[in-house]
Amino acid sequence: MTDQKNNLATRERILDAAEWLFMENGYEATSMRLITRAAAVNLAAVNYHFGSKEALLCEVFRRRLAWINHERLQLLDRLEREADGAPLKPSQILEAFFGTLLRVGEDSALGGLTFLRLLGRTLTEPAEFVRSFFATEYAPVIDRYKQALFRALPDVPHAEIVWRMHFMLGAMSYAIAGTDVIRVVTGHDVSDMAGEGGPGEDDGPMFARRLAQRLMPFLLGGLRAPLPSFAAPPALHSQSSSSPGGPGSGDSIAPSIQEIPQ
Amino acid sequence: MTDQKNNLATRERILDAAEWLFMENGYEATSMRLITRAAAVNLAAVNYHFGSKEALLCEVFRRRLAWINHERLQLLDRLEREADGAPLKPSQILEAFFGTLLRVGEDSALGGLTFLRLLGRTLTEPAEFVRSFFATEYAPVIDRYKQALFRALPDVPHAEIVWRMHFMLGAMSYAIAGTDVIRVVTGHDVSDMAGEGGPGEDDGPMFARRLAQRLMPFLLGGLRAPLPSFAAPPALHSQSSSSPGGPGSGDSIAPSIQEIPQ
DNA sequence: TTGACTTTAAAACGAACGTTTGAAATAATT
DNA sequence: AATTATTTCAAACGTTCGTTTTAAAGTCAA
Repeated sequence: MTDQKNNLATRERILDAAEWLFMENGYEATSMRLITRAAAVNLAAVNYHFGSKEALLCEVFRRRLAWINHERLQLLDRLEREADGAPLKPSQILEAFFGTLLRVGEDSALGGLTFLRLLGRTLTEPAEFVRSFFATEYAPVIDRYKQALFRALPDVPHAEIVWRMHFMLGAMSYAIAGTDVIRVVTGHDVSDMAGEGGPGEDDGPMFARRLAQRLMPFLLGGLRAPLPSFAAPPALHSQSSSSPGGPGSGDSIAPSIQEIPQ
Repeated sequence: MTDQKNNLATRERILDAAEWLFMENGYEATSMRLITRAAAVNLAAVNYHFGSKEALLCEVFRRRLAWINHERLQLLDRLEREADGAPLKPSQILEAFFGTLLRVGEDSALGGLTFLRLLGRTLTEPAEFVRSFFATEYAPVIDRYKQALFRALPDVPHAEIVWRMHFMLGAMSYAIAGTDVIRVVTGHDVSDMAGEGGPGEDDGPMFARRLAQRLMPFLLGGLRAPLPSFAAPPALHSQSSSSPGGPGSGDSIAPSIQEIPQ
């Protein structure tokens, strides 16, 4: 029988080591020998316990996502039960979906920042087995939340909501992945930041907490933004758009948005 | 002397093939033999013309980013000249930065969707040489736009602006990368979309055009969203937040945001 | 303790990797 | 035409890859 005394420790040690190394180097650049050496197990252990390197990656994600997505569904269930038929508020839906994930970053028992970063980076992985894995793993959750947003925003075209879900997923994944592009954004002169805690400051649970506090208003603002006007290439505007030789393209967006800084 | 008659064709053929294959498979999963076979050149040609596989990837990006970032700086220069000392509108800044990039997706001579997707996927690449390359390549542009946003939003803390720049970059990169996670979001039932052009519909320049029209309002909405309240864990609220056993964490965001669907 | 499993271990498998080599072919210069 | 420089080519370099194999060690029920 599998998963007994020490075997479980072996499996978990492999998963932990793989989780960290996949996050640090990416899937392709992480070798089996690197993983098994970090986990202090034999090279053949991965193939024995998981079957292949691909299956290992999937198990690394399944271990965390099972709880996360179950929690997401359960939370939405409860919210809708409490709402008693009325549509939910968009902020409640976003909080349930993104808040659940971001809370993982605060708890190292759930994977912590390591898993969050791994997730953010792997979501853009082109490998076919990765994409189909995420597709089936996320399908029911995404669908439930999509329906909830449709009900919450009855006047917004469904296609528009789907697009914005995609944008929100992207903002979160990217923020979570926390590559060093952010170091570029932050800039080398910390003088601007005045110690207020810009991105990439610490790695603890506080980072995830602060990230959630900053990200959620941004996502809500994006979700509730005015719809784009799809009028035919409108009367020319003041500003620029001097694309190399391209047709006037960009400025069909601005008109419908009034400028209210902050 | 380098870059003469046919040699230039060889270099360009390699760059084109690499651009597409890196986009399709990722950097690590794309071998030199795959690239040179697709470019119909000898295996040694890459090392002869570029020095190494890493240098090839950098050149693939430099070829496109040089124009893009130059255009971005020039556009901002002109906007500020026309504004005559007054701070720019956020929408102008975003249009200059993101619009320039998205216009690349409409023009196959500038790389088209292939380059956009490659860029989006590579920005989360963990490899050190990739990150430092992007850091130095993007540094001056990001800094100029950062300063412009500081002036455009004088009442918003600088740290908050930097965070939101990061979120906007993420939303764009992810949307651009266009992995199949979007297929999950869209769902298998196209009935919801009513033919209105949901994500992942076509691959032509129209895709980039439509993406820009949808993305820009989202980004502006996120950038101008109400600031998060950093008050100490506030008086408890109505809703949920039943984290597994965790401390009350998530709901310090919602209070400051009024619910105005759409 | 015997016997049937399960897990670890060391070694090797063939394949594919990025890169280098040195000679042949091509182009440019004198 | 002779000579120099540049580019292409086939072949091989040594390494590392994911996986398999075969045997030893460990575990547990009878």
